[in-house]
Amino acid sequence: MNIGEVAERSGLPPKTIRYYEDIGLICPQRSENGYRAFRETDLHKLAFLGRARALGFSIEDCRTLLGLYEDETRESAQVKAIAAEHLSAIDGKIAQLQAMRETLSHLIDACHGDDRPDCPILTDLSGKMAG
Amino acid sequence: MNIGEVAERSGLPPKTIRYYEDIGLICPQRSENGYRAFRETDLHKLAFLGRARALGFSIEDCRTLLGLYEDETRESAQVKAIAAEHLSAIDGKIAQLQAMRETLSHLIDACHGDDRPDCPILTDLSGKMAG
DNA sequence: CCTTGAGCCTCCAGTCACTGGAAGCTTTAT
DNA sequence: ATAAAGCTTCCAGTGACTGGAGGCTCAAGG
Repeated sequence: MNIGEVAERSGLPPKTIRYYEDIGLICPQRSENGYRAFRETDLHKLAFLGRARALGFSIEDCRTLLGLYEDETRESAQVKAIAAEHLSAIDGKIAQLQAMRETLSHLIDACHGDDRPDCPILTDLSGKMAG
Repeated sequence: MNIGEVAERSGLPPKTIRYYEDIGLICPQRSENGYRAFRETDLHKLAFLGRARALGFSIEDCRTLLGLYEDETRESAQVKAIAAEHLSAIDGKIAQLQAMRETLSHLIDACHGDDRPDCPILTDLSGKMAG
């Protein structure tokens, strides 16, 4: 398989696939013409990576997960620990975004949004200590 | 004021303040010794930037907001539009993270997390089409 | 056989918003 | 006089790609 077909079947762009080879996540063989020659196992790994990335795992987590996937002596606790830590990072981000969302939506509600210059959003950002 | 005092009073690290000057968000004067000489207005701007960044606005949004803040002929609708667009971007991110969270927490619940190798998390990532 | 276009290759630079560190000058305290 | 702290500039790195230049290979059409 050439990179184009692998890109289509894995859903990852060719650029990303080359990048994953660069950083050592996959190691496709080469044809005589210098083209990458992907096997089914490479495709499988790339699909794995695509799904892990879609769940928000970092590249380094993906590397570890792929290693565990290929290690028959793994303990599921190792996998679960990585996933649990990632989940808690996600929860942290959600909380942070929701806090922003809260403040921001209050400010937006308070702003009349017309052609006059006075604006509670700017007033808040400028550090007023309002009553 | 030297940069250290401004850093303390604005809550921004000196590195960040220098960076903001680099990209033209602030323009402090200089003392004879080459040190940046901040005035109250610079501090005020930096605090504004700090709060806008804390709400997740991009640097370019911050630049625009600061411009509007200093423009007495602004229309509050301009500010509101920027904030509303940002709010909708935040909502998008929250939705994406919550979708990840959903999938991930199901997988974590399904994984026994002991010393045995079989793991539903890896099975899912490997692309099983389960029944 | 030649050409055209698609597909592949490598390498470099840019993204975003900083952050770390090196090398060197100035000020302050002892 | 000296040492420490604080300031300066400049360069490089972060994460995970992405865009583009310049050039090679391959398949199809005339």
